[in-house]
Amino acid sequence: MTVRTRMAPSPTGEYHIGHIRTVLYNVALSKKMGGKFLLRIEDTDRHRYVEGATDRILDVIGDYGLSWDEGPRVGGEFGPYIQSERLSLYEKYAKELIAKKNAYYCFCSEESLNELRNSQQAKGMPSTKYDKKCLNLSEEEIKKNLSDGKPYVIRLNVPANRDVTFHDEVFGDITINTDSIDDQILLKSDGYPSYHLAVVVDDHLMNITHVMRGNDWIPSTPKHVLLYEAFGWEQPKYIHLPNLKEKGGTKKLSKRFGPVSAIQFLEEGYLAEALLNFLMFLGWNPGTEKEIYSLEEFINDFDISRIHKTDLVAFDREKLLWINGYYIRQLSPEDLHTVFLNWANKFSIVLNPGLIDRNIGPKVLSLVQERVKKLSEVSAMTPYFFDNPKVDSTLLSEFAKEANPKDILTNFWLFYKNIVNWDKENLDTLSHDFIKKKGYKPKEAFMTLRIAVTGAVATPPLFDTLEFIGKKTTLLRIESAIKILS
RNA sequence: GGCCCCAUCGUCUAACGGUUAGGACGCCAGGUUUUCAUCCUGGUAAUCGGAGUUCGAUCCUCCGUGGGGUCACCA
Repeated sequence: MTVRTRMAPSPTGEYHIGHIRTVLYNVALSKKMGGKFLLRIEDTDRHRYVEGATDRILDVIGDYGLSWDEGPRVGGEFGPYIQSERLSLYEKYAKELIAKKNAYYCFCSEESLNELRNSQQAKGMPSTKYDKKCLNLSEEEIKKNLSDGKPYVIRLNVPANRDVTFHDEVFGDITINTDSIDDQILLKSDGYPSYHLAVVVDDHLMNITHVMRGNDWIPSTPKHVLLYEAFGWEQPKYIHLPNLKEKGGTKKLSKRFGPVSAIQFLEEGYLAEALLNFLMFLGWNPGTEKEIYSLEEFINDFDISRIHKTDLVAFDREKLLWINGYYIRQLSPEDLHTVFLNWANKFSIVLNPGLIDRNIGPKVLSLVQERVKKLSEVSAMTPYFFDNPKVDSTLLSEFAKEANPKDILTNFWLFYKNIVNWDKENLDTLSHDFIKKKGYKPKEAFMTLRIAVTGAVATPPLFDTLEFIGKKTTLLRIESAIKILS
């Protein structure tokens, strides 16, 4: 049997980072088993439908380095993969259920349903449920309503007081009594299917073998089980994943703490590989101490028996940042530069021309590489490589305690003016000899020089910086700094 | 509220009846260093509570407590 997994996004808004995690796991399971992963668009909610959302979702999945074997854009033999293009199918199956008495027409209006719900709540009933009123309609009444063009839905006829048990690969057997399940609407009055009908019909028709999704779906799984039974179809395996929560809290991810949508993380300058690596461990681990994983390695080691049996997993943004910094550090300067330019280009980030330059850019990046945790930090960390800094006079005097900062800078200027071989090794050696001769303490001399040239207290190594900036600019900046102190 | 699920350092987790309860992030200290960062070394810190079962419970059972999910013509 070929393993077939799927992810079924709804085009109702931006794709969430947690959805990427679920895609990742579905990809891993299918690839691990030599099977197929498919994407299906569940656009059955016309009210929440967002124009363009489908494309953005497909794009961002691709941006994360994930792909699908069947689905929109790539096709496949089980299409169409967009539910709004499969409407006649759902109607056909809904009517099949009516014929089998597993479903029935319901002509109740939304208003009357609301009233019912309200009165049930007022009576303090443990849960609100449809009262099956339309189940008792005679054939004649149904026919008349239908021919009158009265709006209707089709409901699942849930049997009373029956324990439905299904096996979850993570949680084990779960039993839910049908008394806690409402007569779910299968086909809406607009002719669109509800999720429950569509997912069962499509998963069956598309030969899905493993349904892997967030564990918030556990309570509705019995509805699906009932549908599979009614149709006489074989159940897929169920795998419910822990949901994501904000670290330190008990609630789901919130914009208050940072990005939540998949694209936002990319936009902030997290690398797709780092994000994926981080996501892998949100609900799974290999049981070893290895934790840097490529997608390929993940697929290789993935095993559903190692999915965490827990209901919530905290999204630790600090750890994400650490992993991202790690991935950035692993890149060669040239590769980092390519990644950096692609990022800036994709998100229309305005860059200093020097950063874009194929010769200069990688050099600058190599200097800040081990200091940067996100691509978005690069620009703020590198202005003095290209433009003369604004130097604060108080700061400039702060490190020179024993010697006069102005003297230090003047002497550096005089000394550097005559240096011919302007490379960092040479500068390093000569500068150390120089301050020794002058009797300056390294810290006060070099910090004063650093601030004079960069305006900043924290920078890449001083002589790397001077080499990059060049002799001429270095001397000019020292001159400017001396003027500030005058 | 009904139903379902979950519970190990601050966080993510390892352990599948017997370990000094391990690792990573964070934090702290030290080393490297002219700064920041990287890197290296070390440290801090956990089995929710109570009953059982067992020679022995993080692990099995029950109760409690806490947390989460779900109860739509949304998915």
